[in-house]
Amino acid sequence: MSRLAADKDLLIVRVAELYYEEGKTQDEIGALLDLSRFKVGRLLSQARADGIVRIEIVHPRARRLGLERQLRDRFGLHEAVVVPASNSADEDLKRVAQAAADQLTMLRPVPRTLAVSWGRTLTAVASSLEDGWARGVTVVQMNGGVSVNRRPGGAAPLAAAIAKRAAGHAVLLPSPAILDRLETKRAIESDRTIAGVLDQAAKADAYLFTAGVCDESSAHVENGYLSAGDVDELTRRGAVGDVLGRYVDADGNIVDPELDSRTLGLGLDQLRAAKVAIFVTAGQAKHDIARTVVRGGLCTTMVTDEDTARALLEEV
Amino acid sequence: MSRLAADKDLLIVRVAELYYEEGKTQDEIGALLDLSRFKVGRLLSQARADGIVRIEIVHPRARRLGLERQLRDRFGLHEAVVVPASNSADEDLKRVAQAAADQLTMLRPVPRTLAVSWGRTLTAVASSLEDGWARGVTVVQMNGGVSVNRRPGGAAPLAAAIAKRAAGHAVLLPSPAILDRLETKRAIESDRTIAGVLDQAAKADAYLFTAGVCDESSAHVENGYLSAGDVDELTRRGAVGDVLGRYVDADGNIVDPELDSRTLGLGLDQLRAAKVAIFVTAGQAKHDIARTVVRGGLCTTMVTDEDTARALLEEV
DNA sequence: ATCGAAATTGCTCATATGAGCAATTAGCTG
DNA sequence: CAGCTAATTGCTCATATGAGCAATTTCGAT
Repeated sequence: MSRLAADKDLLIVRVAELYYEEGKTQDEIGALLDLSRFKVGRLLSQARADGIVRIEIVHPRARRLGLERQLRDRFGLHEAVVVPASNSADEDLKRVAQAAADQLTMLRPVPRTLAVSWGRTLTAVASSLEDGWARGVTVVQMNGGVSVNRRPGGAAPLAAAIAKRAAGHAVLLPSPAILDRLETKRAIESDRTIAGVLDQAAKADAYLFTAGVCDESSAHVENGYLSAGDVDELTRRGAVGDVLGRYVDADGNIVDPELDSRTLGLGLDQLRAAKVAIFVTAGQAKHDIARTVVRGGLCTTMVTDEDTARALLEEV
Repeated sequence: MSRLAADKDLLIVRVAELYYEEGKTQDEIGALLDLSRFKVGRLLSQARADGIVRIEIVHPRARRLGLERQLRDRFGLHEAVVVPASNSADEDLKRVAQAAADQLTMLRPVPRTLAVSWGRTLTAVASSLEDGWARGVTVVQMNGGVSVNRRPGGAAPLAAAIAKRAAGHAVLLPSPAILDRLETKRAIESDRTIAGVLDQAAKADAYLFTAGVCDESSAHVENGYLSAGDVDELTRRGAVGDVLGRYVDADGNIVDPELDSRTLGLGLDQLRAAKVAIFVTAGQAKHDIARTVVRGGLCTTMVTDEDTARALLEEV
């Protein structure tokens, strides 16, 4: 045994320091510490395996490929994109948005029609897209959301921005997200213009969407479609969030069918059936709804941050 | 140029991900990205050089060998020990203390007589020493410090603890750190017992000491030797801290000769002359006095934390 | 104390990588 | 556009490292 061997971990630390910080070869380290180079090599492997040596890729555009593979395997996703955790929620969102923009830009074949939902997350994606990310894409709004309040994240400006940067055009859904009365929703839905847009959305080549949280910070509350009391009631019924305005519980079941019937836009079955459905999410508030989306097969591609990926993978 | 080359850094990130996270060879990566393996190798070197790939040794007993070498080179130290930054000041102190304990334990030849100062930092070192760290070491107190208040960090218990763990014995200096009157200090200093201890300390084989800050948290204030007003005055005179109770400015000059004359214990010249003088320090509050110590040649070995090392090396 | 199984070690040979060099390419200046 | 310099690239050859295997050592049970 070597002279230094008071403690195995301490030996591993010393070996790792000589190799990674001093740049010495395994042979040189062996000579210094009275060990064979094979033993030194094994100690280094162990240092990496035990996390004593940590090799990290530090860059805003970096990905976490290991987590991506685990997400694909665990949830049967066609593709997963995970970006490294940063020091703030805002930076996490920016990185996720940039990664989603990258995914859209690299999508092959290029979609001729792209259906989009709306919210702050997708607004960030739109901001990250470069001009010319594609050419001639028709961007169709797939759920209601005329902006009642003047806040960022409105559906119409978002779809328009994405379309503009692809030298395409936007097809808007001029309807509120949720109607007060079922009759009104049915009337709007039957209008030839609205029906045409929904039909176009249903036939889109690809879908880009995010999910909403079920609390006061919800875009629906911000935009006046729901009150704080409404979302409290939805939470009581087990809702973990919404997809395309459809409030669902952890198992993906609609928690309030009556409310759902008054909600205008594509249904979740249409996402399930899609060949390309890109789900973009960031932040801990959306962990629950994110889990529901990937478990429920509502997306083919997920773009998210490291903490969300770890949270989804943690569960037995 | 490769198909992916929209951005050089992005290429570097992708290459680094495939190599370090996917475990692919440089040949394999070259084939995937339409690059030569030599180009891949260069990109990886650049990734490490630019900090995009960060290789870190994460362990409480880890050292920062690069910083150690720089400290030795810059300040002419015989030895420097730097431990990685942790998440808290307490943990930093524990790591520095453990490293100092390691240094003492590995010191060759084993000192027959070890002179020690006192304070919270050395108390932590004493706590980190293992029983049997050496055999038969005489631990001599080298500056006054009978505990007036009952607080951890007292000189006598500290020397005793270090001695006990070395199956040795302690030689205490039964005197206050600072006397009220010069006559009293001279009388105590002349006492044969006290003179004998000081003489033994002066002839010690090795010295272990820390430095004190010049503010209200000073051990001298805590122990009642100085008032808060006293240290304010010392600060006004340019003091950055104390070594063995000797308050000095950034250049190592005694700021209050009168106070100094009433201070009992070895002088700084004796540290300067020592063959082995181990200086232990942690925390930002001591950066200034730490700089004075290493610049002034008051130690041969420095044991400190990463942030202190970087601060000392930062200055032109 | 013995025996068997598991763990560890040192080795051979193949693979992976880097240093230094010559050739090529890119960029700048006149 | 030409010429020169700097930067970059691909290569050879040597070095560094890892996989798989046989031998050795360690450990636990009887």
